[in-house]
Amino acid sequence: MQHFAYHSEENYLKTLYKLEDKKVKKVNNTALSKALELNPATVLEAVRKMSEKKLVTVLADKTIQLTDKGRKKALQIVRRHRLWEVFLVDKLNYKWDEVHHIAEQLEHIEADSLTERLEAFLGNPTVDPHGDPIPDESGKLKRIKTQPLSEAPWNKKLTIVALGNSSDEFLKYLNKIGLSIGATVEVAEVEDFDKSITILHKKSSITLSNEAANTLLVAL
Amino acid sequence: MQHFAYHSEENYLKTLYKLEDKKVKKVNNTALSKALELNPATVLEAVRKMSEKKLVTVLADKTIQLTDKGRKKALQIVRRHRLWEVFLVDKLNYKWDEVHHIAEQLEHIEADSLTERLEAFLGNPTVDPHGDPIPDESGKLKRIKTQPLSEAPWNKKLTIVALGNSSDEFLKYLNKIGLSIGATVEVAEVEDFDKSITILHKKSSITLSNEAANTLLVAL
DNA sequence: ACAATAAATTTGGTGAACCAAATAAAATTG
DNA sequence: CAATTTTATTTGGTTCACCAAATTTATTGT
Ligand SMILES: [Mn+2]
Ligand SMILES: [Mn+2]
Ligand SMILES: [Mn+2]
Ligand SMILES: [Mn+2]
Repeated sequence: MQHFAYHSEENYLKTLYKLEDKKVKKVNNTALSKALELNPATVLEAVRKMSEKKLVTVLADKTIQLTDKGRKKALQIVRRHRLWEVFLVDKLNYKWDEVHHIAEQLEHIEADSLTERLEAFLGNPTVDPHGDPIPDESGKLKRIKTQPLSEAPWNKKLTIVALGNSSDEFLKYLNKIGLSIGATVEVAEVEDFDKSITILHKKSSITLSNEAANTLLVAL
Repeated sequence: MQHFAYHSEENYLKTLYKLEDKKVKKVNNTALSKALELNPATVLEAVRKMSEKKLVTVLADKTIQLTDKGRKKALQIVRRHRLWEVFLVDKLNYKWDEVHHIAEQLEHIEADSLTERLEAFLGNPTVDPHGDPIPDESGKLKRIKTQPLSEAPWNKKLTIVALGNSSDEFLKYLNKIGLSIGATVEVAEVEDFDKSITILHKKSSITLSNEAANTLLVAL
């Protein structure tokens, strides 16, 4: 009996899913290695093993794709990750930019019943603290219809419901300027020169770069 | 960066602590190997490494002892284990005989703040679902004064506050006969022949072997 | 087409954590 | 105390997950 837990396969699958979700067209060994920050030789070996286990398929052009079986496993991990994030924020009062690395560990806890009980305990949340949808038990997830704030109509109440990316830096930036999931904002002005926009939020106005406005997703 | 987590050292320390707590006098390599269900060669190597790190001391007679540093680490794991057990039982409605193996995994999650926040969220419990005390942040634990039910006075209301051992079999047995931590019982009769005892619990009488009565600990 | 570049793959290592089997040392017992 | 048994230790493996440095096999730009 080993006293350490193998998490690597789960992380490979999760990363493949993330890339697929980001609509990266051709996920080859190089792309996957970079995403995982691992040596290509390491990843190649792992992909071979997962291929043996029918978790991924390697196409003729070397593209690595999740099989249905692999995607299901990946979504299981994503589900656990997001549910734990909800737990950490809602129950333990962590801030949304503090929970990711803890959830990275918690997502690997194996116990069939745990995820389901946790979900019920949390009141069956549908999205995590970053606005990302939580897959259901079978791995299905309902994508919320969103629109980048940069493309949203002017002078109209908008609700921030998700983020194009949940990087630490971006979360910290949002914390600083006082924006979070659920915030109501209104586009006041778009600067023609650099596409930066000025929004109204709680009676104060905030100017956002086009990049930031692109990454903030509002309900559609 | 490795995608798997090393838990082995924590498990060695925890097991050493458990043996120490059970007052096993001479914990040698054989004893530790048996407790961990690992090959003696494996354990010997691990003990050497922990000795290098000043977590354990190997006495002249080959007895393996925790150093203060080692015991502190061990108690940290015990603390996490017991707090997670409380979480699983109190918040996720697990039964007390279902939580151990899940807590075995959760106890290894590393995040300074997590344990403290969890403790606060649970309302600063002092004992786990099996009546075992939860060490505080610094590793101190207040032992509850207890007495085996087999030695308790007759015809007196007694409260079961802990168990001499929390093995799966014993917990399942207690579930079956309807006893748990917090139960109020009264010794009605002790059979001279085999020291089996008959107790009253919620208006029904239960007969327990001496072994069982020895393992049930009541408040003193 | 062909040289330059990039991607895939192979080869040879590493460290952590485990094991079985052999040997050495210590303790026990008749 | 000598024989037996137990315990400790050594030696030689294994698997997993990783890496660096070739090498081979595309791909691409001219
Ligand atoms: Mn996350
Ligand atoms: Mn998230
Ligand atoms: Mn336990
Ligand atoms: Mn316990």
